[in-house]
Amino acid sequence: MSVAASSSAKGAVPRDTQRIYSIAELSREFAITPRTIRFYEDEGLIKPRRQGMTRLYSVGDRTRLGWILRGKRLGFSLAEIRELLDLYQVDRTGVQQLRELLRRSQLHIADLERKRADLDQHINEFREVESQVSTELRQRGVDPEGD
Amino acid sequence: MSVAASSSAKGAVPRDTQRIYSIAELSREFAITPRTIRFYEDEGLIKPRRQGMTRLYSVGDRTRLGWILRGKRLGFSLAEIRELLDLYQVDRTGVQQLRELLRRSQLHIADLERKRADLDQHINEFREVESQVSTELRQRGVDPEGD
DNA sequence: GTCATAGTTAACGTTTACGTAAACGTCAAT
DNA sequence: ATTGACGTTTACGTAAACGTTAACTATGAC
Repeated sequence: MSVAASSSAKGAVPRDTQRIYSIAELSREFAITPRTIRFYEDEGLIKPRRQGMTRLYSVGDRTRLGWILRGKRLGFSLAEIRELLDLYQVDRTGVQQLRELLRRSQLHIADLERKRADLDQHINEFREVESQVSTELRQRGVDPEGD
Repeated sequence: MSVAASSSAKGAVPRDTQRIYSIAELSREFAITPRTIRFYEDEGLIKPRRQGMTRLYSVGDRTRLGWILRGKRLGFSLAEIRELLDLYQVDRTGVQQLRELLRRSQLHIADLERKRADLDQHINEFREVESQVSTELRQRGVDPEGD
């Protein structure tokens, strides 16, 4: 089960595994332009089937696209995202490959945890601002919740 | 106490509040080039004192720079970071200003929490890969910890 | 004095991540 | 048969975030 194709975790109903999507459909769903999706293909991030010239996206392609966009939201470049995706398509038969995969996964996890520490700190600072401002407003007899 | 100048939280010793830094010093400490620091100044993100032409950075400037870089690591654009920084320099005397500050803080916090949910999900996926690969290696009689 | 070191501005170059036409094919509906 | 909605490729444009020279200045060491 690859990272970018695990929608049958147990609760996420795969509705119709055979379902295919048009580029317009996906661009609407994810609120991006078709241009962006084609660009990701040029960059080797997704490889939809073709029916003649027209691109046909599978459920897996859709999941993969969602994964890419989440990576973007987290601040990863497309190059980094490609690396991460590639990471899980490598041959997992050999012990050497498995060790390498494990090593790189651990490195990536460490990186992510640093990022989470940053994020938590950032959030806490803003929470503090929020509470201070709320307090200040209450002291002035204003209800912070009102409009 | 502004967001980008709170290093005396209680434990973080302000060493020398009067300390000043050169651009080279800061670029070394944060592992960025002087060009980057000057660029941030052009973009209005930091405003160091000048002694003639030479820039002199205060402890506050240094803290602020660190804050900017953390923002970058979290995937914010410089424009967004500037907005966030500006947010805390606005006049906090009027009730109207305070309400607006509160509102925007809450919006930002909500955004950050979405990001954290993304990040947690991302981390969990990679942890699962890690554990699966470890298991696979053990089944093959290999110690995942060894070199 | 001049040499090295560290600072400056100015301006053009580069990479990333798309946007924006232009010019065309396909098919269903009017 | 043409209009419209959707798809395609090719290619140039652009904003963001710096990198990279170039040319100059100031300062302390020798």
